[in-house]
Amino acid sequence: MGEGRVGGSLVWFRDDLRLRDHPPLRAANRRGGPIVPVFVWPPTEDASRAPGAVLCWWLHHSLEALAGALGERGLRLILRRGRPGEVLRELAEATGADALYCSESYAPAQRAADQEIDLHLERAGVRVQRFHSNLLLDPYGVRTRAGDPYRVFTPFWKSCLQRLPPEAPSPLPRRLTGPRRWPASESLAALELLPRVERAEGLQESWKPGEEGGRRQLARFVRQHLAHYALDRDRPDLPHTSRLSPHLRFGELSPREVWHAVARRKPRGGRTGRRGGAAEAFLRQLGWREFAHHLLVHFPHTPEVPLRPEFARFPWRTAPADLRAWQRGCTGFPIVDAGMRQLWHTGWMHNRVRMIAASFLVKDLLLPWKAGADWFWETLVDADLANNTLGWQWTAGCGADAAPFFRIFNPVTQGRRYDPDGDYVRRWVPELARGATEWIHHPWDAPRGRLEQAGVRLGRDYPHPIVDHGIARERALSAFARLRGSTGNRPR
DNA sequence: TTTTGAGTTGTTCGA
DNA sequence: GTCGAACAACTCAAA
Repeated sequence: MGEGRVGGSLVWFRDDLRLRDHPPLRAANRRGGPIVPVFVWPPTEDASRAPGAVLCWWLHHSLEALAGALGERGLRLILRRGRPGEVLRELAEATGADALYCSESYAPAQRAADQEIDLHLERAGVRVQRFHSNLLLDPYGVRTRAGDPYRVFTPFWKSCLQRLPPEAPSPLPRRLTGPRRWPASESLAALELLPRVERAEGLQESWKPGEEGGRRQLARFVRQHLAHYALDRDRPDLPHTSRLSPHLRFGELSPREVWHAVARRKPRGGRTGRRGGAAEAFLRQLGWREFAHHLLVHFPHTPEVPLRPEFARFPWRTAPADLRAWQRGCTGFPIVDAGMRQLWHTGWMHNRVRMIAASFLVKDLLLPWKAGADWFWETLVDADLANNTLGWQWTAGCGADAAPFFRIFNPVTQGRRYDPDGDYVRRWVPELARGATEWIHHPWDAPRGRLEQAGVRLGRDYPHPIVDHGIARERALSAFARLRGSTGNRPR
């Protein structure tokens, strides 16, 4: 604590794998003294919450990129395996560091672990400082007048907007100083993140993990696609979504940085969409990300349990074969299957198709939303507990601001509306590639001869639909109606 | 405390 | 093909 020397700082990287606009790194750098950047790969305690293979693939490459970027500035990324509290304490002792800087986490299990880490380190004389690096606003700070957390998006976002825009992102630190002697580090290979994925080519073609990859994608989006965003973001056959989700998931981009890159871009004359234009539509999506984290923080049980308690009694089916057909993209509904196969091959699915596929699982198949959430968690390259939970509970109608129960997507109508030429289906369901556009979204209605000309025999080349949507819809409606009937509705 | 207005993303039916 | 209404009430947030 004396005036003479500043002790060293540990900068603990987790879901913030970047150097720009990185508050912990910035704080450590301001303080002066040597900086030791650390990444800790914890043992898996709960297999169901372990990151999926695709997430691990991304993490491997992102760590590689981060280590490279740090290396260019004379620092080393120290990789360790073990329980973070113990590893960090041991590293602090080994390097003489007396401060730890890191980002706040929001997943309930991690928050609990973080509290212990704080105690553990403070006892060892290490000061811990955390930052809300990966959100626009402190999720604990947004409250209704009554002091409660929000449960409805629109007022939540309105309240956020009063405190936005966020401050400008901080630039890349110019000088960084490391210790004279570096502590030992594991090799990246020793974390064994890679061998667990057997479809790396598809991923490699689709993504460039790391801060630079994220920045290039952000620039490309703003330059080429933002102008189309308001109108065409719902078209899975077109490339006008941002594809920033995995970069945000791993904190390779900060939401502040994304905000400013998008807001800077004034809509060019002429077509500014009726309601405020493309930038606003996109920033609103950042708002949903913000809202998801807000909900996770204030309702930490929601990854497991419906926010609306009556849904605990919902009569979900158990049907492993149907679940499997959905997972593999063999439901016989082309738009659903295309989405599920895109997910498997690239680790990503277009957002509109996520809604269609999710609605199909929950409402057409009456399978529990948690089963869908688990599959997305295992397969999505942008799997994020907050977003995944919000999305699935919204679809199932048991979450915040949830879709009304009678809103059941018709996979044929949705397919025709958002993939009007069938290009998306043709790309991901190649058995239908030679099919005519008029029945590409409902091949079971095609004349036998026409189907065979296109090389398709239902039940052999492509499955029969596993449910009749009309019947399934009625079944879902009555299940929801029974739930309502049994809850209340009693006269007061 | 009570009241009031509003609420991401749909579908179907009938005119 | 297009349009508007019905589908249900309920809960949230603010005045």
